[in-house]
Amino acid sequence: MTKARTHVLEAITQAKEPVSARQLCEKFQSDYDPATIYRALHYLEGKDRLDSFILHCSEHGTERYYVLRSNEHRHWFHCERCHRFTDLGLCRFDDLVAQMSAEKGLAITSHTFYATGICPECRQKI
Amino acid sequence: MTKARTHVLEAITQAKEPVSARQLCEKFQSDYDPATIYRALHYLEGKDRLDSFILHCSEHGTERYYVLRSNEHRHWFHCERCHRFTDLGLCRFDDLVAQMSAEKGLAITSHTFYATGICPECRQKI
DNA sequence: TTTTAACTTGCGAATCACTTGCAAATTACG
DNA sequence: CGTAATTTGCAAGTGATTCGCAAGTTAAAA
Ligand SMILES: [Mn+2]
Ligand SMILES: [Mn+2]
Ligand SMILES: [Zn+2]
Ligand SMILES: [Zn+2]
Repeated sequence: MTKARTHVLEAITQAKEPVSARQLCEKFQSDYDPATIYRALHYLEGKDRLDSFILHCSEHGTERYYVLRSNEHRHWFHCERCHRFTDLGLCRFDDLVAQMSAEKGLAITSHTFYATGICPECRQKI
Repeated sequence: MTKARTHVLEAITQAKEPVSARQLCEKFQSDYDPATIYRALHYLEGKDRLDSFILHCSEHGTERYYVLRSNEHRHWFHCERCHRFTDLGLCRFDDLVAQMSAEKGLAITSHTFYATGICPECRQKI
């Protein structure tokens, strides 16, 4: 683990919500080149230390977000007003996914889920 | 409905799986400019005639895929070998989504789900 | 410890999927 | 028709991400 990779992994570990490559590039803009950040993310995802998903929001456009990988994966809610994520807890879709997989004879190796809307804090402010 | 918009909507109606903007640009490359295709897609999605989701695959990169919108939305499986979609049927996540929404006090207005892996046809070929 | 091979990084250019400005072409409508 | 509103093509612009390559580091061999 090089210094750049360690720093990227630490930043994602400390963040309590998914972090985009762009956010990491901003955070480390005086330390590492964006190409290095992107390469570190690929490296870490290849080593199964990170999971990622792509999400589009009006404010930030289409970006890939990264979270620590653990055995028990979780899903996220994205607020369309404040653009923060809320943890939806551990995945509860395993049974349904297994059911769909069986029905169609598919070998499902992964799934992506996220919800969007307005978070409680933003709803209050309306 | 202009001619371009009609043609785009027809193409998506006839396709029995999600269609990417790029596929439509290729299909209509002698008829319409890509900008027109993209604008037609935005128009149709704004008029609630289309739904879309973003998916990344190794072969085609990150693209937005479009399907006809109906009251009952459905979810899709994407084969990482042949890059075709399989219909997973109508959404079965409503209860779980309502549950997550209630637990966190979120106003969930939409969710995205898709699964990836290998389809039966491709599995046979191995 | 020097030698050498392997890997990592920064920088600049390139890609790729869109998006936008603007003038020309269509369409809507009084 | 005659004019206003909308749509389209073309070319240029964006923004996220990727790539080539030479320089910097690290690791392994001798
Ligand atoms: Mn899950
Ligand atoms: Mn659903
Ligand atoms: Zn919010
Ligand atoms: Zn397949």
